[in-house]
Amino acid sequence: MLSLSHSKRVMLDSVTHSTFLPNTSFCDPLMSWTDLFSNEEYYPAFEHQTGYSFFNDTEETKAAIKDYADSNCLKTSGTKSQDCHSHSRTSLQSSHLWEFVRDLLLSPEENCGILEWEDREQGIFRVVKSEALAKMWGQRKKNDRMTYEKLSRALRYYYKTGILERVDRRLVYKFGKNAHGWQEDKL
DNA sequence: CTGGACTTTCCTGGTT
DNA sequence: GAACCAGGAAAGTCCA
Repeated sequence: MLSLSHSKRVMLDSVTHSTFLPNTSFCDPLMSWTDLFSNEEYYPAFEHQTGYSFFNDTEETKAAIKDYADSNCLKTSGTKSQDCHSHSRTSLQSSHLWEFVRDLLLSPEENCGILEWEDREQGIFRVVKSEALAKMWGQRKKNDRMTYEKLSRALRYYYKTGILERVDRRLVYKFGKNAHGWQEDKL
């Protein structure tokens, strides 16, 4: 009982097999997984309102994930230096929403099942935990009033610029012609 | 200081 | 009825 759900297990395991993630979270202690969930400063109001509810899981699961993430991040961070070169300044620090979403999609550690690829090749993805996504985006922008309603409005503006393309399904989006950096073979 | 890009906030109305 | 989706409108934030 109380073990990780299948999907979560898969998600976590995928970290081990990950072939990309060259320079995202590990290079950015500013917003690493552990920062996000162990540092109270980052979750002031959030802590009181919904706690970690966006994981909609048990305390056990939460702890398990954290342990896994901690060990994994720490372990990996030891070899990070060589990965943090050149232009890779963006990562999860990028100021643009679509880049934030993209990078979250490309890093399972930070993702935590919030976003999921629907069709990797076509760049179609689904927002699994809308509330959690909004919270994270809010963290990034230091805005604790962010909601999925507002975040999605911003995403809708991307249809106009070709960053995203419309998909006629709830919580599903698709990267458009003008979005870059998400293709598997171009990473 | 100014203008533009990119949201953020709010809202009305429609859909699942 | 809750959670989304569509966009218009207007205000706010950055940055060149």
